[in-house]
Amino acid sequence: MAEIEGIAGQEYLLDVWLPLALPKSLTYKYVSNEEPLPGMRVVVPLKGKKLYTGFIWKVHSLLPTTYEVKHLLEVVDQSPFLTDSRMRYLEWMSSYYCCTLGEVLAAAVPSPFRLSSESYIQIHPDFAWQKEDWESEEHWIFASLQKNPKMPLSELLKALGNMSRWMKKIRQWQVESKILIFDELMDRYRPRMETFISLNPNFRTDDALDALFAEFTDKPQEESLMLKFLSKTRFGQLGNQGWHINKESFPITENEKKTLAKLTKKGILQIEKTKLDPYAGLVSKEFVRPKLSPAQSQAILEIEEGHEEEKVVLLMGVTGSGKTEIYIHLITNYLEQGKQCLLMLPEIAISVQMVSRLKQIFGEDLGVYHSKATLPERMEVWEGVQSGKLKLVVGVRSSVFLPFQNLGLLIADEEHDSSYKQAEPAPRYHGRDAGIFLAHQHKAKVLLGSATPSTESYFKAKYGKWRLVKLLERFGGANLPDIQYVDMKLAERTLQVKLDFSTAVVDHLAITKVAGKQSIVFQNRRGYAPYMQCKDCGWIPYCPSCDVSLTYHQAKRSLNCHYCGHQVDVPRQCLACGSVQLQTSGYGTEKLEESLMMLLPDLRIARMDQDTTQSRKSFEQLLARMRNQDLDVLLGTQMVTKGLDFENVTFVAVFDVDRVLHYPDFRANERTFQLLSQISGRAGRRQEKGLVMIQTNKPYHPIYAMIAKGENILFYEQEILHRRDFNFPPFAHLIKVTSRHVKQEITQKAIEVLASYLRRKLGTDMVLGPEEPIIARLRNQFIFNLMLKIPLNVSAQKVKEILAAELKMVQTEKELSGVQWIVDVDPV
DNA sequence: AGCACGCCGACT
DNA sequence: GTCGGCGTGCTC
Repeated sequence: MAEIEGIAGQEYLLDVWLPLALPKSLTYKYVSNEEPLPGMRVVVPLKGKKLYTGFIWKVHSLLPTTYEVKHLLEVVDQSPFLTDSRMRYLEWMSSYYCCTLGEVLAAAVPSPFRLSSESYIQIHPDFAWQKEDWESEEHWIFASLQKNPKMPLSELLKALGNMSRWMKKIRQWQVESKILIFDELMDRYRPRMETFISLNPNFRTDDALDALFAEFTDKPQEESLMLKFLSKTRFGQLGNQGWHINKESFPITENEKKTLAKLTKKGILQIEKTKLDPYAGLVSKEFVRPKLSPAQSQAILEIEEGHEEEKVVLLMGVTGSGKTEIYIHLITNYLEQGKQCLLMLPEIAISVQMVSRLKQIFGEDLGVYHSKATLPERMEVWEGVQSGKLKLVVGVRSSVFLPFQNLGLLIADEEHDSSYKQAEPAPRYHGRDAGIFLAHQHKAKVLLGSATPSTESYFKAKYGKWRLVKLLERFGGANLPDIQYVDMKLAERTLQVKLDFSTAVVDHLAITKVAGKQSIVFQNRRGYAPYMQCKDCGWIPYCPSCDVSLTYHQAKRSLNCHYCGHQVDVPRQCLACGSVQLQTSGYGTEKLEESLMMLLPDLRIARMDQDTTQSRKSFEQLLARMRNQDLDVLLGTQMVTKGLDFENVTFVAVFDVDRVLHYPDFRANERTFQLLSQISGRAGRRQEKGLVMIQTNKPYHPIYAMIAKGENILFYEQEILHRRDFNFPPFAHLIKVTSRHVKQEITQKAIEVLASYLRRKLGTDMVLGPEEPIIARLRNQFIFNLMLKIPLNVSAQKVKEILAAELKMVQTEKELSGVQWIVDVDPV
């Protein structure tokens, strides 16, 4: 290309993936003497407008004929940013979870590594621009830069046309320090810097120093500061410390500051800023391993045995059996071998309790990676992991994207927890499963832990290729709690109900308080009441954009949609008939709090749910009040069941569990079992025997008996039989396909067409539905679901390919082209 | 993801 | 008659 002045070399064609939901890679050309490599980042123009950071996936020489190929602007990296194995990992994720590579890249690469939105250009402050130096166009550029000190680079390039040519020029000016290019992101993310004061190398000899001090005769302040500097560095008591000192450890007065400025101006002392390396001082050291019970030691032996056989190990340890000690023990082993470890937890479990416990042991060797961390905090962990200096990360599901160098051990604690599965946006990946793939790539060992594993994991560990290790004894011989079911129908008949609490529960809350102990009350529904209803005509306020009733919030005096966030004031009268007889119906945590305060006015009661824990601080305050026994009853949603460990709690009440059990889903049994087991685990740690009371209308459901008797294994064995009878996981793979559109008929038609195409290709057995979900409209969009149930003897990958092809077919139909599709592999 | 192009309501 | 709503389609 002759028009590109000053560039010689070979022309390369590059297939580039952008971190966007584009259906395919885009091809750009690049002329250079240096061969670009897959995995390097590039800056590319898109639609002649924006600049994006893309990732080279393939380098070739096939010139596309159907469109004009653009030049990319620059290759960012000297060596690949993505290693070959990371590229294979991301490819696996996109194909396994049926999404584009762009979507995976968007999730996998933190924004500071991407030149996102805008880069700005300005004249370098040290460059004295003189207009005579330049030909006309360049003059124009510098004149406009002088007028606008914060010019978006893309805007400038757009105005100039011929982006590649000018980009080269601009890069050249950048190298020559004539201009500065800075990124908007630098405002959001600035690496932590360290400032050093150092002596100019020219003075680092005895002769030079003597000469220097000779000049200080009439400048006593400069002399004394220099002496102070030298006594803290080269000639300090602490031995040879070199010629520089961290500004932090060189405190000076206001006066000395001025003197320092003079000395630096003279070029005697120099001020240098360097990026702080928080992991610089980390060296492998010995950690103190926690003391283990015989059962724990035995479990470790079995885990190591499983790992030697290259198996994924599932550690099934009841609450309080001390899984954490086992994790710490194993992690310590790997750290001492210089390997990296990842301990994954569900978001909620990364509470202060867990992290501070681990911090005590691993200190600075521990990096914490979770969604509430700031970008600099996350970047610090990222860079620590990439440099290999950081050896241990505790993180949520997204930590499977960290660039591990030599992962030795991956632990997924609470492996059954559904928050490991990303729902929105794509990639809809499972942290545990992605973690297993990642670990296999690194030839690292995998340990899954749970008191109540998913049925799939239990099955694989007991009957499949994995290894099952059981730890069913509570640490320190703590007792399992008594579990009692309160038959609410019977209680009502015998007038043993007050404000929908059974008197048994109310009495026990009072008794527990008298005994100096604490209680937890669980209700899986926030707000005051799930809906309002007109007493006269039966009208119920609904969300205008979703197919759900609005939840009444007493404190806010509002009706809220828990799906889209819509909020309105409580109507004074029925909007259908005008009656003022509007009643609330059902029970949320807010109403229960009110009821309990009425029933037990002497007890200190607090509520813990999304509404009372908006900030991290309020969450921690509630925890602290509970721990300081400043509370008698903690009432809340799921939040009170996970990751919280209060020693003084001996009584737990479950307000209503029937709704969980009767949820129409093949996992309803499992979820109920897990929920109640988790809740039971909250009662009676240590020597105290706890009591759990569960209010239900159906106390005779077989699963309740199993939970009460602690028959965990029996539960799983029976659940496996159910799953086998109905061909649910682990006996099949599931893929959920959702269509979404503003018009109900189009939504339905689209999914019916897809279903018919799929049945034609896959037969009728694998395709279930389509079916309208319970909540048929969300945020003004109608929804339909289709489930693919793939038997184990059929290749799920093949089915995914067929699904993708048939979806494409549906999308080509004009009427249905506007339908949005969501493919969820292994839905939870 | 953005962003431009393209057809139907309340305004000078 | 126009300005602008966001539905739809494309990006190398």
